[in-house]
Amino acid sequence: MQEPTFLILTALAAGPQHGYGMITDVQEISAGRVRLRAGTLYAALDRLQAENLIAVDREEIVDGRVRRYYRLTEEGGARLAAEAERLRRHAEAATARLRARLAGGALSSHALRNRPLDGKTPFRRGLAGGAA
Amino acid sequence: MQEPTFLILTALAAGPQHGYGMITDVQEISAGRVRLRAGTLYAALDRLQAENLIAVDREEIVDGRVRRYYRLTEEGGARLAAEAERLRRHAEAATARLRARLAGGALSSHALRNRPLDGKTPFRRGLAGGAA
DNA sequence: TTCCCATATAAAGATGATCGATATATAAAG
DNA sequence: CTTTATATATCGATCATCTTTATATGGGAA
Repeated sequence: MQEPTFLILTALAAGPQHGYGMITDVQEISAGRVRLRAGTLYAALDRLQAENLIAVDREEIVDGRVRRYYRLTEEGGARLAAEAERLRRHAEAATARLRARLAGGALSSHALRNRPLDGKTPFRRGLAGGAA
Repeated sequence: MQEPTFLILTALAAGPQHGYGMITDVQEISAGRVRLRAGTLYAALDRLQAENLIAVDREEIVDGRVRRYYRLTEEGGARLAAEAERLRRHAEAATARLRARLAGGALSSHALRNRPLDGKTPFRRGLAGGAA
């Protein structure tokens, strides 16, 4: 599941919301980092509905326009929980490795014996050794 | 950044590795949940190299074949750290909202007044109210 | 020999995101 | 009154990335 999709489900986890509200909500959730576009949102809503992760909660007419509220389905809630847990684990794995790296741990095995190239080496893919 | 890309960087955070090794490493990191395909991996390696997030560390010839080791660049390490933090926050936001939801908090405002539709309601997009 | 494993590459197809444009009702500004 | 802004939903083209599938190769196993 990609980020926008995840954030849409997260927005709905707080209770039913309509499209425009989600756009602003997602911006808050992500501390302003993710700006959901209308095109992205409504396409995603269709997809999520087809996957039965969200459903139309109700519709209101405001100023003559439809305002459609969506909500998480049970399946959607479960899915979001699973995704959140997956993200948490991935983030944890990455930070653990980064910490070990800074502590010099990751460099103990071979990296210390073989100094890294400095990126200046000219390099043609597929023609490395010319072996055989 | 998508999941496979993130996991590739995470694999490299533990020290330089070659393609095939990353495939198995990613499987471990994700507890068997993510199986990186060769096509995904090598395309991603090219991309990440072009973005200067990884670099070729060295090459070895094993059994007549090239075994190319990649490593994280400094930029790549910083990027991975930033991404991990982003994931952590997103996961946190989602679980917080899910918790509030289970506690009934999210349902207090309008959802209790307006019972959700049960999904059986026939629904034609764009023809909702017919207002105006 | 034939098959599998480790390893790298390439190309086609699918999915989902982005960007940009369109539409409409109300309200505010000129 | 006309223009512009705001809130809201929809559509289409394009792009980025992932998946699937196929190909190549050397060594070891059946």
